[in-house]
Amino acid sequence: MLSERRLEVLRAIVQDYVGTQEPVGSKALTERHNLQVSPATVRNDMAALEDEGYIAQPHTSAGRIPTDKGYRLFVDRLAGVKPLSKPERRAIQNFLEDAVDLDDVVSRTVRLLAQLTRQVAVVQYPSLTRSTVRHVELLLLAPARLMLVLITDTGRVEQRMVDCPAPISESSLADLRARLNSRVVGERFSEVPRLVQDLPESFDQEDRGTVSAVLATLLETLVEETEERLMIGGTANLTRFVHDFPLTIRPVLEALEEQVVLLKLLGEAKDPGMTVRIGHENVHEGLTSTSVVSVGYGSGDEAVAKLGVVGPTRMDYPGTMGAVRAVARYVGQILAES
Amino acid sequence: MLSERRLEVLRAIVQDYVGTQEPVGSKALTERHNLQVSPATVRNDMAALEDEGYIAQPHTSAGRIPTDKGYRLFVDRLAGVKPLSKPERRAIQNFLEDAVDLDDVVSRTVRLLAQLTRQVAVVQYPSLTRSTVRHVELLLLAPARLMLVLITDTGRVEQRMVDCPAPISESSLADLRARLNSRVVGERFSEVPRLVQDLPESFDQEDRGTVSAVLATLLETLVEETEERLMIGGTANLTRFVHDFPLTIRPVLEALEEQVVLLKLLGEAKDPGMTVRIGHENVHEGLTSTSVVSVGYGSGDEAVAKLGVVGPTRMDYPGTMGAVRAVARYVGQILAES
DNA sequence: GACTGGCACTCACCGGCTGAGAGTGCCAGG
DNA sequence: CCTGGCACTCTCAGCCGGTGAGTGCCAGTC
Repeated sequence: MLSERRLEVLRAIVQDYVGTQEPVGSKALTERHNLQVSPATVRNDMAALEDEGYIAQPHTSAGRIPTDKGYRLFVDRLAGVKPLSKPERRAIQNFLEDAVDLDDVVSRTVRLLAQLTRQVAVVQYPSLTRSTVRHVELLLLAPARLMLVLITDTGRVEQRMVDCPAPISESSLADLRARLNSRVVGERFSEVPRLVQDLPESFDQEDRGTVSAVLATLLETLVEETEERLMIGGTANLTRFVHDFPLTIRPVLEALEEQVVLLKLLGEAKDPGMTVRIGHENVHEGLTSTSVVSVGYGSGDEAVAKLGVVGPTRMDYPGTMGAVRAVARYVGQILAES
Repeated sequence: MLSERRLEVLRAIVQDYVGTQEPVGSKALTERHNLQVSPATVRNDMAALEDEGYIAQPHTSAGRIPTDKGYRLFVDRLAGVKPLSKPERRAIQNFLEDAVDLDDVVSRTVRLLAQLTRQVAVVQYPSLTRSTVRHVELLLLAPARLMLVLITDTGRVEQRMVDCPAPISESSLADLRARLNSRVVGERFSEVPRLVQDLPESFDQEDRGTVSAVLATLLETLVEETEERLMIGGTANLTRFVHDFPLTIRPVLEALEEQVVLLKLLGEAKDPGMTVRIGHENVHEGLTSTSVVSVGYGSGDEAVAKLGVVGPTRMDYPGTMGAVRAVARYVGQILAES
């Protein structure tokens, strides 16, 4: 078990290293933080912390830097979440309130997060798995070709073309539209297949093929849209580290371009509350020198999607966590209002 | 006026420099290209080319590298467009054909361009200024709240909420929907304001406010959507140059994050055919060490939007131009089919 | 007049060397 | 258990000299 003072030393190391980006030595530590002990004592503590794997030396006779394990301990036990200042929170709220539609909300959120944390921001679009149907619209574009428009309660709109096996009349279509909506509006996506199952049977023989085609497309859209989308921003912030790690930036940029990777990244964080994944805790090998801070957000109590920040392991965890949490909270509010 | 051989020397310098990324000297030139003259002669030619500002030396007694002016001459007079191979073209076509909707077309195009050119790709969404209305849908979400959905001939769908001054009946709404569509379907956006101008007058007093609100939102959407969107990809390719220009990459990434900058960038290229802007020809200061190759594309004869590639000035111009042109052509085909 | 070979000159680059400084581990004493 | 002292290690920056690629210029040749 680590003594209180050793934990204090670890905290001091993390704070100094995050601030200066340079290995921190025993002398500097005692000077900057009032530890009330001599450098020699700190050296002993450091040796112990190193034995336990919390810190490491880049080279013999250089200062120490925290390891992933050290950051983990710091985040779990030594650091809180630094709340944002009032003006900051007001600014967030104002900025998000001006959004005109869902795309705009997401894009503003990304820019906000990137700016606040000075890191790369990732925001997942509100997920549809828990969403409900607000409306399904069917439009006749040609005698045997129609467009299906799905509108969700989160404000998302998806459209698909449907080629009909046989022409359908405007009146039959109106009938289908009405019956379809009366069954699925307000229902969760997962319920829809069951609810529309027997719908084709209630139509005339000639329209039955078209009805089936429409339903097939609808179900397909529901499934496809459950595969979520996301938006990223602030990649320019990566260049702040280009001098230290010219070779790590490339795999990170590559990983960020792969939506699949990012979705998995956010998805892995099971806790709906805030999750911090540090360095090698990230499975993707391009991201082993980065940390990911993510949190769920939603319009009501339930989290409908996640957002987060990707940065170097040596980041300001309390500040970043504060910003991420605050932004998630306000986005949730905005979504609930609209 | 430059002699034939001097042009040949310039071409050789550009080709070698693009290949090796290193200043090229007179001896190496005569060896790699069979110029049939001695290094000394080439040196004289180089001195002349340098006087004219086509090439420069990074330091005294190093090889020469092309200047922006040199690249310009190369592109204008010395290099053609290198057509893609048949397998490459087939691959492009196949890859694009699998796209399911407009978003997918654009995203596939970006990935394709980035991969082919190994540079940063930028694709503008098909512009709406020349687009026509395919359908306008109105959905009653609450007694005094409805959703307007606009569908364009390029397959784009935009939705807006409309708050009505007074409740409107389902039948009045159907009436409005029918009359609105009969007027605007198939018409260009720019025509719409004129065509719907007198529509409110033909409605009952009680619905007139709502009709006006709907029309206002529609016109607003048309204007807003003329401000175009775009998608970028392949930013990881920027890191290929991080070793040479660690400080230029940051402003480039920043510029790429600003949609406005990129839109201006593409918009500045007036020629609907291929445009190449080299180094300082780009006004934006973050991009003065990059070149932009862009071209218009469209579903028919008219260009409805642009796409292009951003890379270092020392890029393989013939290859890049070939890839950009080919991709634009195939995207146009795909859009025309759907 | 255009091309060529030769020659002196200029730098950038690389490797080795050195001194300074920061930091460590260890030990003996309080 | 803490502290001061001491010897040791290792990085880093700066310096130096040799090497090599490349240049400009000039005199000579076709």
